[in-house]
Amino acid sequence: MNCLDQARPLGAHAGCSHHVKGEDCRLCLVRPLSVCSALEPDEWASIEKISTDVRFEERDTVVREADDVVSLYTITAGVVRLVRTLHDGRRQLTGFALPGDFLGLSLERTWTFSIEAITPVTACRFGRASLMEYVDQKPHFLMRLHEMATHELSLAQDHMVLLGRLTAEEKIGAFLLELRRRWARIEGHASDHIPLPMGRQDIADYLGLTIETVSRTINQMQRAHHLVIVPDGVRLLNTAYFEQLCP
Amino acid sequence: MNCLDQARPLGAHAGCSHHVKGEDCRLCLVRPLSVCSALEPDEWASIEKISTDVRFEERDTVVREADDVVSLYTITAGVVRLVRTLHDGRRQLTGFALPGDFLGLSLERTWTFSIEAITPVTACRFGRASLMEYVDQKPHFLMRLHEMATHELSLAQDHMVLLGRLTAEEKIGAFLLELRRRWARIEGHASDHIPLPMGRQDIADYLGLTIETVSRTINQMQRAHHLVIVPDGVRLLNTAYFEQLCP
DNA sequence: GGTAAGGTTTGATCTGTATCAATGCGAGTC
DNA sequence: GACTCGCATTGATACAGATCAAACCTTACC
Repeated sequence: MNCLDQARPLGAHAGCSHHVKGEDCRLCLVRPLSVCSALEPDEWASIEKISTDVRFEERDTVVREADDVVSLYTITAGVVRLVRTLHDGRRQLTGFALPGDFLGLSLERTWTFSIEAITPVTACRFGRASLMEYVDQKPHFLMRLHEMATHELSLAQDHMVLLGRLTAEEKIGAFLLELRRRWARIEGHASDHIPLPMGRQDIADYLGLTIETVSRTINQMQRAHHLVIVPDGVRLLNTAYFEQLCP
Repeated sequence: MNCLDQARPLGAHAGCSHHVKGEDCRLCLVRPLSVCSALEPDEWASIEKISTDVRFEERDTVVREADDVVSLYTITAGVVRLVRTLHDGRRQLTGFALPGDFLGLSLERTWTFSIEAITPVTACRFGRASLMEYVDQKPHFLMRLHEMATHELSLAQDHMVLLGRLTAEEKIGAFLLELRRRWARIEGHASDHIPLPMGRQDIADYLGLTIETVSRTINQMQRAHHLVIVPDGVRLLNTAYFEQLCP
């Protein structure tokens, strides 16, 4: 039985996830981008054995900060946000995870951030214990995890520079170029059309700004003909402007 | 021959490093804190074979951003700063490395930040190629590297919250508590006396502030009797104040 | 079509931190 | 002791971005 066949209430409640029949790794569209790129074709069956496909609806919470890590995920479609919240409600997004991204690199016992679906999401779920066992048997898989973790670390350092030292205009510019690069990797070709599935508040919480400043800055860029705002995101008109803004 | 025995000019030139005779891993003071804590006593000889002790003077540059990674380091004494610089001179420190900290977690080809000695520093140096080989032979050593990398990632996310969402006062408070915790781990016991070997400008570049704001904030805390400024750092007087500032 | 709800944009004003400009102070040197 | 050099501190002022407040879409639903 496949839950996808059923009608489901919109805005499903937090934490809801639905198993779908384990998909065939041979057909996986994000494999080359994902942690599984470390595996040879003859290893696909072994990883398939410890994975399940799951689905989350828009606004679902996938995991909550401080929860025990039960499962780890590779996003196969859709976008999630990684959220840290302060006691008084201030939020900082530490990132957005796109198709191919792995959640749970740390192999630690508890989550240090919440994961919330921004769009409908499908993901490949691994039990923590089975994956730990798998890692023990396959050092090259651990090496791939480590490579992904240190790449994340390098991106985190980029983001520290952004948060600590860039102006609002530079932050927005760097954000758009980052997303363009990431979508290009996923789609296999660059495009000046940049989908922005996240809302303005999420962009603000990612860049350390307020929603008003994000809105004003993007609209100023539109008035200056550097980009146009389209229903699902933006389209860059003047790439040179963005590239000299964030050299 | 041991370079340490020789008189050396102060403020040695950038990049200068001096081999000292390979020290005995059995005597290593930072081993329990370092990547080597993953090794059993019978493995100490094998890691000693691929390591050399080196020394850097205050203000030496250990590695430069974008340089090829030739060696990796464990700090055994002293403090270094990790620096990212923008084309126009704006700086963001992504961290300070203290005794026990490992530099070069990523195993990538080039450095993504500069490393500069803040105090005289001794470090244990590993050739990149030999360490890669070592890692291939010892999966538990790779696991330890990965554990350290993901711990760094979690700290980087903490720092993103600090940079994006905390006020100047909260940033200084969080910084002092972070250093207190790290010195406590190194010294084996907590103390309200917090050495600050880095200058005000380094603190500012770490916290995304200016030197004036750092100075003003620390002096305001002194006037409010939350701490006293001592020659080599600060002493916390009112721990409760700091703890409720950064809950 | 009406209207409610959630997000976005725009305007007016405020403020925390940056910037600009001295001054202070300790360590090293002549 | 006097001078210099490299920070650190302090004060006056400016401004980028926050805050407060309202208007303006969309989309969904009756």
